[in-house]
Amino acid sequence: MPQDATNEPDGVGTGPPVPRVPDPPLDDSDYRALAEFRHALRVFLRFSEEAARAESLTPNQHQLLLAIRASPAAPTVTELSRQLQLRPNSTLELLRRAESAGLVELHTDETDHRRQLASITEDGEARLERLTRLHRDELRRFRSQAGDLLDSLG
Amino acid sequence: MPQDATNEPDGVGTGPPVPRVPDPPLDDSDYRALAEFRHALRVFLRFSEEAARAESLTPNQHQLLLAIRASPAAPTVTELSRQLQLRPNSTLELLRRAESAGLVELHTDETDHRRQLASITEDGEARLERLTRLHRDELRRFRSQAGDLLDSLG
DNA sequence: ACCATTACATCGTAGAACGATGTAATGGTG
DNA sequence: CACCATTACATCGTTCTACGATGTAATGGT
Repeated sequence: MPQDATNEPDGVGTGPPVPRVPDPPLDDSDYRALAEFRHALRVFLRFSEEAARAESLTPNQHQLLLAIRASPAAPTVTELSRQLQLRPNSTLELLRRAESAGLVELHTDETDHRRQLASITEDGEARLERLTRLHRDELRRFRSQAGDLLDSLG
Repeated sequence: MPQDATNEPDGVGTGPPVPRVPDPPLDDSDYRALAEFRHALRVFLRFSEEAARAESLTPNQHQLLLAIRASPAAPTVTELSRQLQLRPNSTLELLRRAESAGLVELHTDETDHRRQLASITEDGEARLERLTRLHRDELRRFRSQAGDLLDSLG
């Protein structure tokens, strides 16, 4: 009994790569702005990765903790898949590794035995808090850079 | 003769994960805003990945093409490493794969035989242009979402 | 000429996301 | 309340790529 026929991540937008081609021409300055935006993004992500690593976390473990912590109730694997834009099986594997690392706990939902509810451990939350503090400044920096660059794209 | 003692990516900031811990407390709304920002970012990156794949490119090949196209002159491997925040050897491997795919060309710099200068092929540029057009709308969307979310962080 | 430095080259490895596939639990339907 | 489509997770093998470690050629200063 196959089920997840496509195994696509439950996306927010349904079909992104529609090949409709808008008109406006692209000049060098457009490419430069785009490239600078991507560079700023990569610098931010590098920072985030190094910060996570300093807490002995992988970048995705960090994101996982954040997603769980920000959730109003203990989220299911499927909900986390949406948030993290990963396939459900990948999310589960990520959860298992995080569980082994003592960062999260998984419990079967009592009212629906198909579901696994994820919660964050004390240790996981402590690491997340430190990471989050470190991210605030860097995010401010990214915000101003990226904002300017994207504005220059019209 | 070892040389690249650290093999670190020539970063913009020198030492990101300094464990100074700023004061302000974090509440649920901070975590929610952060998580939503990350979600918006992941949706954007997913979009970008799918768009690249629709042009038979990997996400990094797309970024590579953009970096070369945006460069005022044919960039070296080291310069691209900076832009893409990758280790030089990873950048070279990325370039070689892109070269095999007919997207870029590599030529030894005539004035400095250590350097390899990267240029984009006609086909590479055509694919990049289509991709870039597709990205404009999505970037606008991301800009407004991310802007609001980051503003709510103070 | 000498040597430190720069810039690329090669290779083996590991980690993780994925596709394919399978199984258990649920819920609507007649 | 049997039936079956759907939902939700589980498992496994594969693949792809960024990386560390290491090496070599070219350059530039003294």
